Amino acid sequence: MPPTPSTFLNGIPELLVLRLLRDREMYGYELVQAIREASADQLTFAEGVIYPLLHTLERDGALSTRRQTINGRSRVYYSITPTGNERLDALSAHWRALTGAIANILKAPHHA
Amino acid sequence: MPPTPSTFLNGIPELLVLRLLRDREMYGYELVQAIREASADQLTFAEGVIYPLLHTLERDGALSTRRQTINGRSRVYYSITPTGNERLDALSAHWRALTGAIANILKAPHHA
DNA sequence: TATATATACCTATAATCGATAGGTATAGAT
DNA sequence: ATCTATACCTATCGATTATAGGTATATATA
Repeated sequence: MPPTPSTFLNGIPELLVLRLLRDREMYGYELVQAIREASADQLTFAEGVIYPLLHTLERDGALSTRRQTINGRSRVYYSITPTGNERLDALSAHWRALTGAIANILKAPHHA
Repeated sequence: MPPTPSTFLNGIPELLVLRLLRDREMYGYELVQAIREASADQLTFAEGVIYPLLHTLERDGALSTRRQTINGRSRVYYSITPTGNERLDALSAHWRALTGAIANILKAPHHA
């Protein structure tokens, strides 16, 4: 049986959302596409993943929101907060440590 | 709230077990410690994670087993099968593609 | 001798989180 | 008039790691 669709993806939506919002504020629908485009279609998280995540991050104080109506459509813009930046730094460091350790194991010819 | 203990770890136990067994056969208890040691304590998966995983991989034909009693203690040695090697190759390729895409996004100054 | 630790196996349950499949509503294109 | 794109939302499923148990033998220690 094949690997499940979410293999290796635990925590990735949060990492990417925080990373993208570090550059500029974005709204949910925009983030869904930005992740897909920034990864050349290698990573596609649907709205059912991103929206609940944004709500949780806002509830945790990592993001703040601003509502705006454009062309009759309502948008919710998300901005990263200082708390969110700290979280991004922590997640990034954790990510680098883990991927570094795993890369070592994958490429090592032997494991003393 | 802090990241959960399993952040970024989905699929990693399977990847590492297959990778370690590619070098030589090992038994479950040995694998638990080998993963911890090979990662310099950065990755620690308890027996409650590794044993059920080994059973699943064996059931899927990715691993084969050999029972042996040593010093009055019973061991179950696991060896990787051709199916398991194919699975390892697929997982490794998937892992490299994902981590590559994520590394790009993390380090990019802007996302056109 | 008795006890604690290490070895070696196992399972059951909880908690998290991505995947999927819905649903509402407006704008614009066919 | 219909379909697609935009833009938001929630509910439920499934897979997987985390945790906490449980059994049993060998060995080291008090």
